Amino acid sequence: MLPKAYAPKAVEDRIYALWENSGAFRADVKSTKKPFTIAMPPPNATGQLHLGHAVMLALEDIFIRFNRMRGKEALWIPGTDHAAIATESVVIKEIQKKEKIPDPRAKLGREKLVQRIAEFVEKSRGVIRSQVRKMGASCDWTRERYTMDPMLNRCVNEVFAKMYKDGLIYRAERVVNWDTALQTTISDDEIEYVDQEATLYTIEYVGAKQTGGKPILVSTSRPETKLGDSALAVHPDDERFKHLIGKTFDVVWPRGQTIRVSVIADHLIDPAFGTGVLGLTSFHSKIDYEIWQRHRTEIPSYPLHVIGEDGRITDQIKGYAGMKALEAREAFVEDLKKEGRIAKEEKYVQPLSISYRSKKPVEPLPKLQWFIDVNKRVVSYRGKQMSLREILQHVIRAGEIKIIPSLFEKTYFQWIDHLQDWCISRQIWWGHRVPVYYCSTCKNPDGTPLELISVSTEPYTVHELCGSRVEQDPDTLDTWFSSALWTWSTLADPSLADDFSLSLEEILKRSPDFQKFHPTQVMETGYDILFFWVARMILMTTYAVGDIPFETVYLHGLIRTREGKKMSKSDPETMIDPLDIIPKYGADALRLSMILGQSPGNDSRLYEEKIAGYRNFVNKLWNASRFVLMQCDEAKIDPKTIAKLPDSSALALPDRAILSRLQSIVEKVTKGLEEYRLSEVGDTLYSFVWDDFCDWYLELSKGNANTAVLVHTLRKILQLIHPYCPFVTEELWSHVKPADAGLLIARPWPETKEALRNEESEKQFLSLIGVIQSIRKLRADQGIEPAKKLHVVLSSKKHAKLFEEQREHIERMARVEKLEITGKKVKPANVVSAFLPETEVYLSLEGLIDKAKEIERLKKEKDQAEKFLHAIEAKLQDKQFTGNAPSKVIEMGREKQATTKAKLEKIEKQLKALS
RNA sequence: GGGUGGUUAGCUCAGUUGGUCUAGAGCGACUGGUUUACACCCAGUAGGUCACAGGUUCGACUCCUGUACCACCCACCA
Repeated sequence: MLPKAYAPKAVEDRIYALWENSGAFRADVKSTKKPFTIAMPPPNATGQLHLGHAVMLALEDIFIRFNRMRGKEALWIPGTDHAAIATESVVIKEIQKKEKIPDPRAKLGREKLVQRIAEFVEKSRGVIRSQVRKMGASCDWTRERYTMDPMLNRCVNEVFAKMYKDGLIYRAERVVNWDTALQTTISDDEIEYVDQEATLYTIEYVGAKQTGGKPILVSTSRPETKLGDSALAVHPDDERFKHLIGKTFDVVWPRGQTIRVSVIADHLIDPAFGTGVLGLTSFHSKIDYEIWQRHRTEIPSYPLHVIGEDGRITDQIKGYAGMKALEAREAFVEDLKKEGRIAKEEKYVQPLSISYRSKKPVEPLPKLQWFIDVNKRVVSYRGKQMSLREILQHVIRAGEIKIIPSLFEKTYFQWIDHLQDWCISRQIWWGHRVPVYYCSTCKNPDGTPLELISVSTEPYTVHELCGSRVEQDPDTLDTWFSSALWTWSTLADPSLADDFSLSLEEILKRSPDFQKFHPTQVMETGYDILFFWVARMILMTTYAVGDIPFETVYLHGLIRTREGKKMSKSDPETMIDPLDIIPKYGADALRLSMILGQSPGNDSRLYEEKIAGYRNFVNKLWNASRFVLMQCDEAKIDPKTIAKLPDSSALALPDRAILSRLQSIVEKVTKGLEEYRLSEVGDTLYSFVWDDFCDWYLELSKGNANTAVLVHTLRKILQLIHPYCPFVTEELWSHVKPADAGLLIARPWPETKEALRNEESEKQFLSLIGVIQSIRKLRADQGIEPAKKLHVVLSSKKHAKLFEEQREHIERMARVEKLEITGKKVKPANVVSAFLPETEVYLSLEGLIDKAKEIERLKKEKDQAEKFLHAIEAKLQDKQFTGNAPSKVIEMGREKQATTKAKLEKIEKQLKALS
């Protein structure tokens, strides 16, 4: 016998082991079944499983389990990401704190530090693995991958080499986003903007004496950067400054810094902003750098580097060198004030760029970096020459990839429109090292060291042509470069990683998994990494493999706190840790609470009561199964032996009705899951189980259960809910499954049986329910205690026979002692009444009726009915309506009119009788 | 500055191409109930002019326009 309440803790780990040992998670590459593949978004190898992962795992597990049961060869590849910057900074901080080493990079050196990080990651990955299991994720652990695996590393190198050869990867000096805290560049997408109150200073840049007229004023929010200017820019048509264009001035700043600036004209300058003159800070602003590049020949003096990588003023700047940028700003402004050169100070709100990683301000600095060109039209995709940007647009426009919810397509296109070349090199040590080597003697025509590419992981030290030493580029690649290959680098045969005689194309050709399982079917992830990751997978995969990485993108929303705030580590009170929840409520309940009542792309709130609510549902399912088993025991029938349903003519009404209803549910659930409408399907199952199955069917079955139908229906329910609640359903399945059936996870998906559909029975069932409900309601309205037995008269021409057949049910469920059923009109006195379509219900209590209460209730009901009738009649009399509305709608209106009219008449009659 | 989404019962949210919606669910509230599947339960009740203002339509929670408030994303006005 099953225990009274479901205890997930006692079940889940055992069931998971059962699944895993059964081989059910493993996909067979030789199978002839159609593939269904998901590449699991790899959690960062640093951390702990959080709700973001939990919702991802729950959704993907539902997709996978459903498709596995439907007969697809389902493959779900798990893995972890080395998470370059995030991991390196975590480990460095740990070393700083625990070992009191202020600069671990300097102290340990590259090799040792990388070793330390690798050790840390190895530990962390083990934690992640066990946490993924706790959620019930049915992924193929035999194919687990890690972004730093040799094969994945090989893929990174191969793609880099290919792009380099195609001229899509290039090295150039550009103003990039420099994270002064982490000492590395970051990409444009890794920048966040925070509104900040700033001061716009208007500085007297060039005195009136020098111009021979008015002084030149410049507005800036970063005065300190002006210390290294080499030009002033104005709009070419700005009459105020036309006479200055082409002139050169010497500017002496406080503390002795002297610069020579030339006045240039550029269309980008907005004459209306500030003074209309821009101090061109070439090295500390992307736009200034661009303008400088355009006008370099007109600007004789070379701009200065004002701020260094450490965020301090460089020693090129007299008087302020060594100060932090902000300190220098204050000092400089103070000095200018003393000289009377601050003409204006205005407060305004300015978006400040901060690093997504370190949350510290980003310093734009000119640096020699590696970039991916998104505009060069050298990529052949589906037989057409396109740029990477164009392919990104094409695959969505052409419908090769579908995004759910579709409104994110708009965001996606907008992002592409703004897309600039992607800076892929990072100045950190943890990650895939740029596979470029520089020859110490050979030079390019422009004098830069000769670049040599090597995809091999073996040491490459000597240039084979000249015999000189070669040195590898010290930088590593953006994490997203390797994760962009994830859908297919994980499918490449790992045993080929060291065979350098093979090209990437050949490797893929010889990788059975890739041939069978790529492209993948769904990419499911949070909308917050649509640009970081999803778009980049599309970009890199279409380029490298010539095909899409996935057919459908399903984006889930963020899980927020009860108050709608983001959960954050810094505020542990608000955090819900899946690992606390699972032992308490079970993984199934957690899964339901994150999926039901949500829609893709929208954030949702999660809190304990919600989870408890779904725990209750899981428990309900548990107890319904207990009930079924008890019925079977009574009948001395083993549920495991029940194989066939009796002929439908031999079935009672509730049996026919529930079987019929089940068919619609199977159909609805199947279709809904095919279309990724998980929340809706979940709700459907929830109410089918609780309302239809438990509250009505099981209750009606008490005492006269048809065990075959009970067991059949329960089995189907367990199958249908299994993708949502794998643990509890698998456990229950073991008690009710057919004798020859294996695990539920491997069970085929239920199919609809048209022969079991029976609309008439469902309608009759509803009439029966209606009668029981209305008797219960009358009793409650009258305040009659439940123990009190009732005398009820049912009058229904249409249903008299039906009610007679179901007499026992009505008597028991509504607690009726004396039940009269008649097909004739009746005129009982001293009763309370309810009027259903085709049926009148009278409850008599011999003088106990509270007349006033009943009259009041009837009047209220009459009011309502009258209002409704008026509305409907007005509609039906409106020729516009009858002329335009479809006949179905009109017919429905007529029906409603008739039933309401009939009801109203009865209410009136009853009112008269009472008064 | 550009864009997107939201605004439906006290709370959290569903509502599929406009008409079986006289707008639903869960939680909470209230009334009553220990009838051996389940108190992690059962029976029942109350509670909404679907943010606001216009428009389209025979008909709008659903489509269009505008307003307000709340989120979010993007952005090289120094």
